[in-house]
Amino acid sequence: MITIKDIAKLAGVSQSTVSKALNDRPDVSAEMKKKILEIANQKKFTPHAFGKALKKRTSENVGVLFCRDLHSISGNPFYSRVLEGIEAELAINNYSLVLQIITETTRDELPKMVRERQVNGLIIVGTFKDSYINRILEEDLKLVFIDPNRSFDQHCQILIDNEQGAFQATQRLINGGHKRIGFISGDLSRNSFTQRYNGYRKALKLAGIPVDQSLVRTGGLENGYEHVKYLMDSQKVTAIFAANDINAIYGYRAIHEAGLKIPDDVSIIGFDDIDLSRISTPQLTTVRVYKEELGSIAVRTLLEQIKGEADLSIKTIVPTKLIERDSVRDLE
Amino acid sequence: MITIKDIAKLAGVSQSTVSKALNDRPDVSAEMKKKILEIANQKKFTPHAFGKALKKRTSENVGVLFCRDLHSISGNPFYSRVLEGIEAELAINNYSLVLQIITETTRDELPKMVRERQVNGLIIVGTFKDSYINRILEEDLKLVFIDPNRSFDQHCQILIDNEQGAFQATQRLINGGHKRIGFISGDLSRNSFTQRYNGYRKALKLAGIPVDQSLVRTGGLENGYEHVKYLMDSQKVTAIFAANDINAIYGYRAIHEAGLKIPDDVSIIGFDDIDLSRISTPQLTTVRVYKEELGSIAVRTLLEQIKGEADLSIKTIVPTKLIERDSVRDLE
DNA sequence: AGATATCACGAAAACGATTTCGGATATTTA
DNA sequence: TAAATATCCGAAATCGTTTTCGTGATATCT
Repeated sequence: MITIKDIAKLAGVSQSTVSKALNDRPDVSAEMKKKILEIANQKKFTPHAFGKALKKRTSENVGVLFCRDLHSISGNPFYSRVLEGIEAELAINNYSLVLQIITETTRDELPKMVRERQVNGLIIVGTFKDSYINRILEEDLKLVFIDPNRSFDQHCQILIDNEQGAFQATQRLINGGHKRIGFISGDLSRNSFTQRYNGYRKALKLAGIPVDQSLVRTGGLENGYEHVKYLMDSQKVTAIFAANDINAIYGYRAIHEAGLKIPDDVSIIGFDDIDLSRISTPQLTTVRVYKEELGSIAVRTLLEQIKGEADLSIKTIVPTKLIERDSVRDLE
Repeated sequence: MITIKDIAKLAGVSQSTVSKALNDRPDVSAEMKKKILEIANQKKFTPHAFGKALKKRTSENVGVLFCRDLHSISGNPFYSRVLEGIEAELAINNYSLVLQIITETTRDELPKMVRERQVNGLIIVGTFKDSYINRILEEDLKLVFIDPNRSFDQHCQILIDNEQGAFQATQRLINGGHKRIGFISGDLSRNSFTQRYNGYRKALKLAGIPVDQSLVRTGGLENGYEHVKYLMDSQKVTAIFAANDINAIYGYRAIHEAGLKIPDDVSIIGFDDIDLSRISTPQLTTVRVYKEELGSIAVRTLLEQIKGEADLSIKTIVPTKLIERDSVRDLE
């Protein structure tokens, strides 16, 4: 392995000088700097991450923490996009990404990467056990939360504009002449779902349409089929707003089984805009969440924090956008 | 931060002794070992990864390399499962995962994590530019390839039993009485697709059915819709074998638009068994690839290699399984 | 010309761990 | 009893960097 010492020998100088040259410090002459850089380039020298990190007492990698819900796929296509966003932004900033995925059964101990001080910052994506989060909060560590399930006073959070997105989606249906609009979602213990539910209600209220609880079906993880089946059986809705795409697509089947067509008989709007929504037939009108953006913004916020330019307790709310496809029909 | 020195002070011994105790070395008495471990536990001490790695000249983390195809989603739901499998197996073995996703436009230089010697092994997932792979091969590094696009003599590879899976799928259609069976896939430059194509042809030949090139549509990335549309227009097939699920589901739309129903009018089998195949209507019969297994096997192979117990150039072929759902109907 | 400031560089310590080797004590063997 | 051996522990070197501080040499200012 080639070290700074080798470069020093080749350049006929001390390792201090090499280090200074490589780090572009002032107290090394221009020609010496040039000479050293040339040799380093030629030998394709890159400083050893561990030596550097050990001395500088800070590494150039951040941790990313996911919680895999063993029994559910609903988070998967969403979060893998967020991960891509994170990775891309980290790469731009010359940081490395160390990934850990915990499950619900994981003990409430610090993630290995922070116990061992491999990372100097952590991006926490999605919903975790409270006890687990609390354990992490005890530590003195730079944190950024993406789409967390609760609020934090002293830590940055990247949030989705759930209420506004749901509001617009519902309003879109209302503007299309729909009055009996169902709402389905996973369990409302998830913050995102509650917020989307609120947006739904807000739009109804604004239009003077009373919120009919019999049109609201929530709970479970991927019960979109059952929820929509119920709504179809009750025959009271002309449109459905689903708080996530997966449930919406599951709902497709219930609608088909009821002998109805989308969007001719039933209109439906989803939320998230996962790839699936473009692949399915008909293509799903949905509220796009800029997942890669969530990731890249999180990275930028974290890096600012690491550099010390942080305004802690900043909440960034990322807007959503209604993407019109083929699952909505206006009533005459 | 708490270091080994602090533990030493608390225990009234030298750091050498602490290190030995923590690593369960022989030359430290039982009671001293116990005492030190107690203190370490109480203080929740974990050795600093960088100090340890620097001295031992080897880290406990492996790199994972993906190549993101910017214009395609087809790999995504597949590879994110592989990633989960990798992560889980690494966690079991107390390794950390450092992730890097390159794009096709990335320069042919070593990944940062290997340049900086952060990882002592690399798992390379999927298809990359040849020039990029070649750059990596120059390095003296433990490698494992998952589903690569070409073969390697001196490196372990984890492969999918593509031909056998395709063979069984096609045979299933043949046994169902189908004789005019279309084949669609992405570009055959991808090894996996070619192998699946071979399996398809093998099954046909075994059944004495000539391979009709007009029923074979390949190319593009996600042209399932166009491919199937072509097959529908020619009205010559009663069944389709799609070399990947995404294309199969895209094909659904073409079938519907032709006014036909699945499986009543057209049977279709996919490949991969991504989540989407269960969500779509009707649920897609497909060839399951054990994606998490691919990941965990890769990890085990790599760790053996790192421990030096490696038989290089081992190829592990992971079997597939036909999952029967609702997209196939037997002809009378 | 002498004092002072500036510039370039090197020696050495430090980061947090592991490991080698030698020393002190206790135990066994001749 | 003396010697050989085993057991337990510590001092110090080391891994590859960065950084502080000191030291000459040169330039700049009275």
